[in-house]
Amino acid sequence: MTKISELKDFSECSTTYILAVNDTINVINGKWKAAIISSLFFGKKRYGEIEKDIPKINSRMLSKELRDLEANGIVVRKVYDTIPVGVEYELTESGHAFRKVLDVMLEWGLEHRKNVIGKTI
Amino acid sequence: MTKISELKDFSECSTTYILAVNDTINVINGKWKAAIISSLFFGKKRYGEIEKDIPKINSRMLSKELRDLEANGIVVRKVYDTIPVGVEYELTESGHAFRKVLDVMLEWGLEHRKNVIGKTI
DNA sequence: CTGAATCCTTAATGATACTG
DNA sequence: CAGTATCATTAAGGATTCAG
Repeated sequence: MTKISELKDFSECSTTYILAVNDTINVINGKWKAAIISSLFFGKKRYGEIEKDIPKINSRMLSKELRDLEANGIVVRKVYDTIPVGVEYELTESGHAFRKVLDVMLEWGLEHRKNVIGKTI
Repeated sequence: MTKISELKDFSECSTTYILAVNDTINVINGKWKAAIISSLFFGKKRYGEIEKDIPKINSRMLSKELRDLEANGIVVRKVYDTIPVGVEYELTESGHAFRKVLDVMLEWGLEHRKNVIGKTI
């Protein structure tokens, strides 16, 4: 099953469906993950570069979110034994594939924004 | 702009991009909204029917989430002046269009699950 | 049947200071 | 440079009770 339309009713929403959708939701939950992933679409980056991309994030949140994303197999962390130490973050294959999710979210968000503004103003 | 690949780097992530993606994230944030929307894909339902579809939700959360979804233009609430009062919830056009977001989330989630299991077991 | 009201617990985020 | 530690604040969620 790869589409909701393949189900007859909600009672058929199998564990698989719920688990897979929740996996995806958990990847982006929180205030910053979508921004961090988006930042890394444009190539591997160092901690400080991501921090500059997302000005209002603080270091505690950035390192926590990066750890989450690493644990979830979305980014990989590479440490270079230089002085001072250099660290680079890069998307995994799954991380890059997440682009299609964000693309659809963007498309739906734009359309929805148009609908709502059309109906409330 | 309707795709991330139309940007050269993250600094071009315009307000439009951020706002639209956040609109979408906010629609499903929280523990229950994806399930509620999915339940309504299969037609308009009454409060109690949704409650039965999602066994572990409690009434405070269900009515709160439904109010959120209504305020965001995802569902409409229709009251029938019967005794006892009947209420039906139904997806708006935007709500139905959200199917494509969930479809991509499902597809990515399944693929990701395969990747991660393949690499950790 | 469809919720609203209240209280409580836990999770998420923020601010600030500090370190190898 | 790339974080960690600590404390404070806010948001999310759960349990229970009650009402039109």
